[in-house]
Amino acid sequence: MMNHSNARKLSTFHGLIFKSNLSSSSYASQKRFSDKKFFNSKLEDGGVVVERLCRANRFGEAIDVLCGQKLLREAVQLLGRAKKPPASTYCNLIQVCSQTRALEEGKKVHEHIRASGFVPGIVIWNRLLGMYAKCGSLFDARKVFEEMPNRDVCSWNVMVNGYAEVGLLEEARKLFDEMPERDSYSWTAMVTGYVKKDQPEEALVLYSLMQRVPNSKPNIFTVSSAVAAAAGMKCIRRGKEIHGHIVRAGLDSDEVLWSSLMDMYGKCGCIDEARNIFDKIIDKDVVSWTSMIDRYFKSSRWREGFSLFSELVGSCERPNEYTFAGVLNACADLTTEELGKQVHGYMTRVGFDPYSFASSSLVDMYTKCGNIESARHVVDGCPKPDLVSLTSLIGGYAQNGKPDEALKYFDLLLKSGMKPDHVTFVNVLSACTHAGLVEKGLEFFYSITEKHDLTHTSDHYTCLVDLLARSGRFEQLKSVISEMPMKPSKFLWASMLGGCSTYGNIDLAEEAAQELFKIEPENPVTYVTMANIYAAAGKWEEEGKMRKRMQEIGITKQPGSSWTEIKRKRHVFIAADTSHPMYNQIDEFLGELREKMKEEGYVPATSLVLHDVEDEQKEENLVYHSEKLAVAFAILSTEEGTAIKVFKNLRSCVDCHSAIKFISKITKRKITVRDSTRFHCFENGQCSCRDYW
DNA sequence: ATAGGGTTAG
Repeated sequence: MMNHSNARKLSTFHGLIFKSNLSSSSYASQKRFSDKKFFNSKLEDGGVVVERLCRANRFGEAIDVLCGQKLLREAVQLLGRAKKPPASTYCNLIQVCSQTRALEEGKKVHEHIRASGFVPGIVIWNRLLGMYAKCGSLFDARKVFEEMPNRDVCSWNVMVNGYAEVGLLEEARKLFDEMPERDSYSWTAMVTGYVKKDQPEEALVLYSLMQRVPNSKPNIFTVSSAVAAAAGMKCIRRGKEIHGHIVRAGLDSDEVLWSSLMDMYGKCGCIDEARNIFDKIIDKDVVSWTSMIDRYFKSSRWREGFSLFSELVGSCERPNEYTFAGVLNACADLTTEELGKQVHGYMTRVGFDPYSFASSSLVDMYTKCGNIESARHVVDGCPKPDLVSLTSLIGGYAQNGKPDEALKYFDLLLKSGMKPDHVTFVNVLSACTHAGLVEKGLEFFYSITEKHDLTHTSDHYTCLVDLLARSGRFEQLKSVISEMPMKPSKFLWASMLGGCSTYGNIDLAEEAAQELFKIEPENPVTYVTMANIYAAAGKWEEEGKMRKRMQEIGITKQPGSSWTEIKRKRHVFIAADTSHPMYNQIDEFLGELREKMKEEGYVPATSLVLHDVEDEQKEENLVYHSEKLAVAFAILSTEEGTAIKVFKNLRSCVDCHSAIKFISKITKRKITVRDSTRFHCFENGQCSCRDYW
């Protein structure tokens, strides 16, 4: 989540990105090359050749032609008519099966080899092994490995690598220890396996070990994995050490290796070091660009990230789905919809793969920016929206308090044969919570284990507690907590505290707060919420104690900040902050609004402010809450009737919520406010949350 | 004629 200081640093990078000319047609036409027409015309020419070869009983060569065109199924069909194809034909066939991960076809080829009485040499055996390993069928690979007449180092390597690749590290290690001789490849396979399985320490132990063994000098692949291991440990010391090996061994002329070094420095938080390496790479490819851009974003250096993306767009390298995903995620984090839309436009012009990650990032960007219609549009326009896109959209509808829409897309997800995962259920449950559909929510909660073959996660329990707490079902909530199979998380206690605050349940609130004080004593939200609960109940003494305790520990309430985007510029407001250039106008406008609101029946919720201040002063404090400032500013800065959007870092307060309802009616504006938990859509004096949040 | 490394969400 974005905080206000990040928001401040931003403001005017929009526009700078797409200034450069978009000469993107080459990329689009390149894409179109792979379409059906092109493919079919190739088949026609080849088809004539294949037909002729078949008529001459030259099936082996016909199969080779089909293999060349990756027409695997046809090739395997022909194999049935070829009695004794040459070894090279088998070799080609297995290769294509391997490349396209076609296990079914691969098995047919293997069967044919067995039936024809052909005696494979070691190379064919190894390729068969490799084919099964590539297809992830280690069971079949192992069978081949056991029955082959002799094995060379490559056979062992393929097995070790195969096991390591699918994460069966113990099995890989057993073979690795057993094998008669090990070369660089064997060591690399193990090192890489450990890195992939998130065991960087093990990886580096092996890496050090191999350097003392003859015949196993690290090569670019090994060091590249070692660098990734250091990155995974975020250990700059080891990283620099390996960087040293690389330079000393003269391996530092490989572009991919540069790129992994850059990634390592970036992940260790040395962004400037990473940039240095990036600048030294002569042939930068998309991966190095994307990696650098993303590093900037991950360390909140938004401006530098966007400006590098802009440079990429202007260069001759083309961004790919990874790049788009990264940039869109940044737009989503910053809730900068205008910029996100520009990126979307650019993607459409250069042609992006609608089946890729980029699609789901688009959905997420629009959802987080509060434009659920556009998010839906992306999903509806996608030939086959994936699980992440649908889950994102469901979450969006949940946050907008639209359970019907959320559940509609959940149905769609099930009907298209996808398996929902635990995140999907978090969003489905949240849809029920935000709409107060308690029974339905409970039903979904139980269906997770009973119907969908998943286990309940800590997140699911948090959702359940949220569902029950927001609807005031505290008895049921207590029994859920006492019976749940894992330790309640801080999020669960925070949900419970939130519900207690709504219903003024002081006893349970204290219980939740006790737990939170243990887990995260430094979080001001707990103290403030407790103080507010006491204040609302008129328990001034307890309230004072709570505030004093905060002072003693030395923590302060996180300042509320709200922001809004006007004409591609972000304006950030902090409570009672008068530094905005239009502050006087905003103040005056809020004054006018307040009079009109009172005529319509608005009563300031003064109990929310410190009790030792006079009533009039309390009212003053409320007026300058950041979201009121942002709303007033947005109205002043846009044409009459324009819908406005405001984002807030904390949960919306009761007074602002009620005030904005009046403001929407008086000014005839549609006002969307996204607080830390959901979207509130105000129109004509009503809020989409129906005061349930 | 046989294996392998770097960037990606909800």
